[in-house]
Amino acid sequence: MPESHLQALLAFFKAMSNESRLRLVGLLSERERSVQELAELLDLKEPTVSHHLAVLKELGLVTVRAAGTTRWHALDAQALEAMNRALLEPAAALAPPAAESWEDKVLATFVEPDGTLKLIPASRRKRTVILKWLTAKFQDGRRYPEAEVNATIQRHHWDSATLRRELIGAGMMARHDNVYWRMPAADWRLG
Amino acid sequence: MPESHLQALLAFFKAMSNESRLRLVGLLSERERSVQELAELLDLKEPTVSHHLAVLKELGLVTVRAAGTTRWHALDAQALEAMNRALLEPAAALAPPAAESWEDKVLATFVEPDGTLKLIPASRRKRTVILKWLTAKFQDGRRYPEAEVNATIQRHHWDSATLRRELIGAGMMARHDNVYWRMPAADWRLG
DNA sequence: CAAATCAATCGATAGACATCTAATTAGATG
DNA sequence: CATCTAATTAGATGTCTATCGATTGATTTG
Repeated sequence: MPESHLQALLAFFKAMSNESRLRLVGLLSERERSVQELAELLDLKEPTVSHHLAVLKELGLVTVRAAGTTRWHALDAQALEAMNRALLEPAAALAPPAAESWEDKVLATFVEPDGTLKLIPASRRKRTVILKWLTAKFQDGRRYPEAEVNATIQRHHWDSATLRRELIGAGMMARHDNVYWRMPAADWRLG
Repeated sequence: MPESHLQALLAFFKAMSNESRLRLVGLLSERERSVQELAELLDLKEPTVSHHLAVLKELGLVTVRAAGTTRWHALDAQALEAMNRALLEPAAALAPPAAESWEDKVLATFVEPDGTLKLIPASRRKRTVILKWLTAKFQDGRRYPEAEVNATIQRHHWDSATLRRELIGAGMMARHDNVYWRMPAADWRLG
């Protein structure tokens, strides 16, 4: 078993092995919530909730979006699924690590481990990689009001207006009557 | 989220959130091993390994088979898969618990939580349930020498000779030249 | 700017737990 | 039965961490 994979698994299990954090993940799986709200629901003080959220953010399982003085925390469903997939494939645990693709390198360059987009790449080709990654934050087949699109993007970058337009421009998302949805990959305008 | 499911998940995560135990599961996933051997490989003292094995046994993830003064510990691959499946389906976490089937009740009656078969049911119908459960301990498509068949059965009951014959009789396993293999469910002789 | 709100950080504490040594149990063997 | 081997149990210890109260920081609003 490669050491790095073991450590990643271990970090994930440690994060989920505390009752408060497990409940917290359950609550966030429904919708984004504020620290106050979580403290109330979990019957904990706010500093304690902050602490737990920090642990989950460190792993990239939770992202934040600031609105006024309130900070909305949400589960990154993509990251959670990736963890689960890793658990399910014991073969992967023994296989040699796959070579890092060019796209992985772009992502590593522009995205912080906690999911924050450092800046929007100027190069069209690199921007496309980021847009693909961002598209994956939206569920296939679901309809999103504009406010929710903005909120979702803002978990990763402040400029939701620009990125929203880029997603439409790349054909990755579509809009009608201020309702947005994800497009099948076949329809994306790449290159 | 139903409380019992949360607690089960929590127990699983707690078990896997310790580096020694995680390595231990990795080692047992290859083959069964003794406490001595594990202590050597993990660079721990034997009592420590015993402690960790007790945790995993409590959850039914590990079973034991005694041979002389040595006790061979093995992963219950079936139990581990079941845990993983439970993790993967967040919907299941919210759904009302399914009604317990008659087969579940039979299993609960005759099998200890740690995987030990209390006794072999006298009733043919109940015995079939147990045999199905036992068959699932063998991988599909793999060939087993008789010694390994016995070892596997003995993790659950001392009388491997009787149970081995029953498995053959029920058409769940087949033998040729002292090599055994699992049969497709379509060929089982039920009722 | 002042006051209010929401959250993060700091420092302290109590409880959980991983690990060890020492003692005990259980089985095998002469 | 005495002895040897393998493993578990008991007890002790040090480390980690979940939680809290108090403080500080950031943002909005009067």
